[in-house]
This record gives sequence, C-alpha cells and structure tokens, in this order.
Amino acid sequence: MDLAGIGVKMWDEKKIKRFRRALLDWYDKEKRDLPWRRTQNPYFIWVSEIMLQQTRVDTVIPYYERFLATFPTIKDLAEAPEETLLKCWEGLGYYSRVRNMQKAAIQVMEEFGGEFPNTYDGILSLKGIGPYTAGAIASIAFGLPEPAVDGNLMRVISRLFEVNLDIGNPSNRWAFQEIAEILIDPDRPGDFNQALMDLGSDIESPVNPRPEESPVKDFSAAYLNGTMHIYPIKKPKKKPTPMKWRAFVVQDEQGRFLVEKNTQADLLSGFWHFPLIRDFSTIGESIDLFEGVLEESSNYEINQNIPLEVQFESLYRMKLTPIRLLPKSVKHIFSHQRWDIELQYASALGEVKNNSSRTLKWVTKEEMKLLPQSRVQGKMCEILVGQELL
DNA sequence: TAGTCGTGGTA
DNA sequence: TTACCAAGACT
Repeated sequence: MDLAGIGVKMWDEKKIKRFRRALLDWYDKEKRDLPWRRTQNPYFIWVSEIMLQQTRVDTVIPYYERFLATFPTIKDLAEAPEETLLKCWEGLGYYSRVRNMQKAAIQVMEEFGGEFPNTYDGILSLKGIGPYTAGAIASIAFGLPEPAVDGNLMRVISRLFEVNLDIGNPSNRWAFQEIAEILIDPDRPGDFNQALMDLGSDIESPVNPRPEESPVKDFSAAYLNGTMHIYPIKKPKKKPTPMKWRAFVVQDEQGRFLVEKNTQADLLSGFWHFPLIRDFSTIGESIDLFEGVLEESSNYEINQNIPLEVQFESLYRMKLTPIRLLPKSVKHIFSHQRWDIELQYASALGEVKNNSSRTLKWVTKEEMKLLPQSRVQGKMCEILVGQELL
C-alpha cells in the first residue's frame, strides 16, 4: 500500500517548502521554553522523551529535574538500586518505562562504550525506545532527518491530508511516517518535529482545537473542507474492568505495619503496599463486576465462599484479631482496571512465618514513607490518616 | 491485533 | 460521577 492507495495526494516541492517555512516561523515565535529544550545532551533528551510518553508536560517538569539531579549520567542510571529508581519515578506511572531505561543504560555502557548511540538504528535498539522516541532523539539531539510520529503528529497530519485511517491502530502508522518523511525539514528536523508537537498539543489539540489560529490552516484539507470534526479517526477505548479488593492493615505489638513488595504481578511491580486479596464474593451484585470476573472463573470458584480474613491467615500464615472494616473504601482507576478496595484493620497475634514466596516486612510509619509507593497505597494511607490510625 | 501498563487534569 | 485525554512500548 502507498499514499495514493489511501487517497492521499502529496503536495509539490514548492508547497512543501512553504509549509516548512510557515510552521517553523510560527515555532520560532511561539515555542514553549522547556527544560529539555535548553540542552543538546542526548541523555537528558532521552529522559525527557521517556517521561513525556502518555504524560503531560506540566507533570513531567519536576520529575525531570529531580531525576537528572539524582542520576546525572547514564552510568549513574545503569548502577542505580531498583528502589532508588522507583522512588524517583513514584507517581509518574507506567513504571516499566524506568525499568527499561535502566536496561538501556546498561546497554549503552556495555554495547556502546558509555556513549549514547548517534544513529537511528542504534537508538532504536535500546530497550524501551520505539519508533517515535528513536525519531525524536535522533532529530532533536543529533539533527538527523527522522520524523517523530506520535499522537500529535498523526492528529495534525490526518487533518492536513484528511487521512482516513485509524490513528490508534499501529498497522496504520506507516502512512503517517511516510508523509512525515516527505514533509520534514532536512535543515531543522528536530525543530520541525517539535513544532508539530507544540501545534498538536495546543492549537490542534484533540479537545477544543482552535484551527483558525493554526499557522498552517491554509494547508489543511480538513480545515478548508470543513471536515475538522471528522479527523483524526480514532476508535474509543475499552472501559476499565471493575475489581474488588480487601486490603489488610495489620499492626504488630509495636504498632508497626505489615507491607508486601509486589513481586508477582506486572502491575505496580516492585512497589510496597498493604497485603491485598481479590474479593470475588460480591459476584451477582453488579453486572459490570460480573463481566469483569468471568475470565477468572477458576479463581472465583476457589475463593468466592471463603471469608477474606480466613484467606489472609492462610496465605500469610498469621493469626489476626480483626478489629473493624473502615467505613470508606479506596477507589482507583488504572488504564484498564477500576479498583474498589475495602480496608480491614487488624492486629497480628504472632510473627509472620514467611514460608511463601512473598516479600513481607514490618515497618514504622516513617520507614513506610521511604519505600516506593503507588498512588493506590497512598490513597489507603490517606484513609488511615483520616481515621487517625496512621 | 489487542491487551497491558498509571496518573492527574479537564469538561 | 463519568468519560476522555496526554510527546508509546511491549507482549
């Protein structure tokens, strides 16, 4: 398949040059002053690009500053302990990003002699760097004429050419890549890519765009044809699956809390939290919940009739004195799951005999704060503070 | 190909 | 409250 095959008619060379000029002139006047735009250091730009994946600029800025103060060089990143790494990324989400970044840092030390690779293929070979990020780093840090095809660029281009392809489908990426390769300014590829991103994140944003303010509106087929509302084409996302949990807030005689390191699931892997047990008992109360639970019917059959306190005592090999269920539950939405967590407050009678593969420890309130904690755990702690239990 | 992987902002 | 969204990569 080629561009003509999907109904895209490319401009002639003269129009392409006018487009580059209009876009870059606007960028030179209006570009945002961002920390990673004051450096040419490929490591710094790499960090910014990873953090910016699916994450807003305002959120990233403080994390960017702190991360580079903590790990000033690729070598520092490669040698960092996991908990330091997670603590630095805590609250930013999508934590596999930082794990992959450390793997890539080790790759740079071992395969590239400590020097960040300066070719597109070299950059793309690093763990956690896909076609977008490779293009962004190649163009911004090294001046290579590689497009950086992200959501912004696809949205802008789909409006420029009325591209009738779903931008959410990776198999359609080639078309936007191909168009961008033709449009990109070979003299200023990094600025060209960033100009499209600035444009796409504000004037050409997905919600409430202001197309009449666009510096390239005269080039936009959708704008000129009055079809702005159609583009980009994008399928709606699936709703997150509802799940119920019981968290066990257990204190020993010294008042320390039992916490567990997540070593089993990929979700929030490496983070510490109060022990959590999936609650399958409310099946039938909610159609939504029922649908979410269907695929785990074996778990459901095993657990639905066993009280959660009993499950806890068995799994953690510990006797509890359940005190009470806290009146407020914690609600938390991930990209693909919606959690509702009841908090069971209890005292432990004996020491934990940890025969399982679980990683457990007793910590004071102060020690808990030093561990990597997810927002879910943070919300549970907020409830406890409200109940004057923490 | 479609699901997995977080969080906070905004309407 | 709900729904949608943000500079994606990996499996």
